Amino acid sequence: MATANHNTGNLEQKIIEAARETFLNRGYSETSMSDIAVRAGINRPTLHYYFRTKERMFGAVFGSIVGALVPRVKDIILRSDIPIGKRVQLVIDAYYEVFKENPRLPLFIVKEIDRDYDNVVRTARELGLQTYMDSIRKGLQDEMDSGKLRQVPMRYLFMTFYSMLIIPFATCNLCNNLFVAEGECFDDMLAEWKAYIVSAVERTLTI
Amino acid sequence: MATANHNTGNLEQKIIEAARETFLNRGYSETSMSDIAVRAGINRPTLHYYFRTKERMFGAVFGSIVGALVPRVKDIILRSDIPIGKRVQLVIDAYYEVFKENPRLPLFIVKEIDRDYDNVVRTARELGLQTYMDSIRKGLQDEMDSGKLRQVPMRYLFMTFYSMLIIPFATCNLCNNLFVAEGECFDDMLAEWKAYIVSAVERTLTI
DNA sequence: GTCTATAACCTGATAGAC
DNA sequence: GTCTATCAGGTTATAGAC
Repeated sequence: MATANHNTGNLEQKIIEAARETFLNRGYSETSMSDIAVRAGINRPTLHYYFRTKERMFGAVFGSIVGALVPRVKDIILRSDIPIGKRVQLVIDAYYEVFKENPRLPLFIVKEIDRDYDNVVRTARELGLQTYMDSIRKGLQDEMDSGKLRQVPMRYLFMTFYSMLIIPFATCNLCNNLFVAEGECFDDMLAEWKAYIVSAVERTLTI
Repeated sequence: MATANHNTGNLEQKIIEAARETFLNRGYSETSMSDIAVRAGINRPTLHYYFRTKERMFGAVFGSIVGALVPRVKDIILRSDIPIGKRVQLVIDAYYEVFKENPRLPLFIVKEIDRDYDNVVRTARELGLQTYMDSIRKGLQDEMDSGKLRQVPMRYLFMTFYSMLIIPFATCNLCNNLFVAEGECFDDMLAEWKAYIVSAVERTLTI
């Protein structure tokens, strides 16, 4: 049994968790080391003991924040037994699940792409995102070549998909205010919108 | 003729211009009063003389930043002699023109919607944005009711349109890296994408 | 109206006691 | 390994000379 004072690795995990939540909710620039320290229930110097600088601290958690997305989506995309159309729908479901747990994740990523794009690229490489993208690309291209799907430039398919997926979450204040009807809540609208994305992508791919 | 030392209103305009550009390019949180002072060629205290706080300074220029969008779009939307489908296309052209001059404007607005939504609402009210939205909404609804256009929920039309319009600009680093082919530049891709948006919206409205 | 000087505070980061 | 004390530098903001 460990002594009460020394919680080796335990506190580090606590700090990481506090940093993860604070950075995710406020973004890098709006987060101070004090914010994280308060959330972790310790003081700033201890933070610097574990992660020397703010930038290192951020680096330590950024991967795990973005990484929350990957496993769920990965499992679906690699299921080549499922037709690609159905897979696209399942991918949206997976993203939606994660974003409902972490509604601020989409805006967080968009801001980071702007703030420190090199780190985003590095993280994407570590997570092996290229593999998944290639897999989707290949799956779609095969069905396009065999005539099952309409020939659509791959990049515009991706851009359409991610545009429609991200914007309602990234601008939820505005969307909630402008586009949620009376007697309806934001989640109701989001659910309808999900179906709309699927139908839009399907229409693009089949007509 | 005014004396050389006293440039009443002149310096204020210079400060506003410096603030406009700095806030637009770096966002609120990443901009300091020093940054603006340097850009305006004066020192900080003078900034505070004209606009007591950073928040007030921002408020003074936010309207003019967003307002750059309104007049061009407004003129098009109110042209009820032009069929709404054509008007949508012209609106995209207008947005594109502004965004090519100010590529960081879309992300700036998205970030502000998150940071201080109340100010966004206030500004939108001052600019009379409701009028333009209602005008578009009415124009579309008329043509839907008369059978010229397919019945599509208005909100999803707006969300599709703005999603596809904003994301390539807001994530230009990523899009440039992932989606620009060899021997092509970002602007080439953007131009193709514009045509794609128009066709996507048309397809949504006519099939 | 614009400057110098400075207040009051917060930031990230380090040294050193325990 | 975690704390107190402290640093240098940057932040917004104000007081007061000119």
